[in-house]
Amino acid sequence: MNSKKHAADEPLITFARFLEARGLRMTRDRRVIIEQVFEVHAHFTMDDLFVALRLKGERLSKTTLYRNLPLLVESGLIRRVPGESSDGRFEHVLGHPHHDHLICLECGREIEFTCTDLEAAQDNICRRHGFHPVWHRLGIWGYCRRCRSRRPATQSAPATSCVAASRKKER
Amino acid sequence: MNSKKHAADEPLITFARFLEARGLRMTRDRRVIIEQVFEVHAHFTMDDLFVALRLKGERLSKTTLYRNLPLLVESGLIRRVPGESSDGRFEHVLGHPHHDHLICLECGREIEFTCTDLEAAQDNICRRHGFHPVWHRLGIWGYCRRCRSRRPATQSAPATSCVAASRKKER
DNA sequence: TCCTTATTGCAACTGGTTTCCATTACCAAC
DNA sequence: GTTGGTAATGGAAACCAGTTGCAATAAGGA
Repeated sequence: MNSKKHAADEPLITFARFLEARGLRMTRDRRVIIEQVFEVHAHFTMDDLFVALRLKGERLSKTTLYRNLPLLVESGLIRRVPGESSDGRFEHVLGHPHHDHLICLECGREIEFTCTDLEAAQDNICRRHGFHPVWHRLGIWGYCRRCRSRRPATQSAPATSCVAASRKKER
Repeated sequence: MNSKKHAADEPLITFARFLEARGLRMTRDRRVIIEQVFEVHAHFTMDDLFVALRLKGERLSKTTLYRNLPLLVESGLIRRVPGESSDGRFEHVLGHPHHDHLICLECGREIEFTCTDLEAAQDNICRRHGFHPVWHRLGIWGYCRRCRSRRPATQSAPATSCVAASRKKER
């Protein structure tokens, strides 16, 4: 068990350092949390994490998660996912360098992408405003190829219907 | 009272149409809500709105607000303000057609902008993915000119410190 | 090993939001 | 103007994610 190399090894060290600097302790529970967080390459909620840990047989309480995730955020290992209706969602930072999303209003699928043109345009804007960007998030809502071919009518949905349609997604 | 021209006249008509299309009714309460929402050109919370109405002597219940604001969102007249920690905030849309945001992690100020290069790049991506975009949202978090000049250290803040700084803003 | 202090789990609590249900208002047909 | 069907409303209760208090436990330096 100790011999297996985990994706969590690096974050573990980072976090240990962070804790030490604040006079906090690296506990078993914290190790377990980090392992889980870095094992999964996806957004997660407090509850997702809780359930995943339970399924593994770990019995940490939710309180412990609620107390420790903010520390992980502070340490820079994870971040809250900003944006409408992604409240309470987290993602880890390491090995998840950057991505934006296309979100289908019909099937809910999220397509990740990156685009250098986009980044360039953003840099321009920031420069123009004397703004030092640290992190950004772009979401484009619409209809994916699959859904469009199934239901061509949605191809030219007006803006208002978009707002209405997106409602479905509010948790 | 009837003769006074309100900024809310146009949204009122839009909303009336929206309601009609769904077999819903334009009530006194709904009129009052719209008037208030379009009188104030700023983000507001459910509670802000409630208090403002009470101060005016209107006695709608919170329940009514909680039931009607989602309708206003659906109708496209207002929207939820996206972004970390602006959960539960709304803004009206009219005269506010499209904008993305630069959000300062230090002072919380939001700078609105639009950029055609950005839109073009987005269109490209969508085309590449066979995705029909309907609506998008971009937020860039970082440090604004004002805060940077006050505290030059943040100019090249690493990702971790940025996340840490943003924590302060969690209500 | 001991001792101090951080950490944890449970349960109680909080604040924002939603639901339930009885009452009231709207509005179209008579 | 009256009536009847249906939507809208208010207040209280329920709900839920997240937080806090407190007693028991565990970490880790002396």
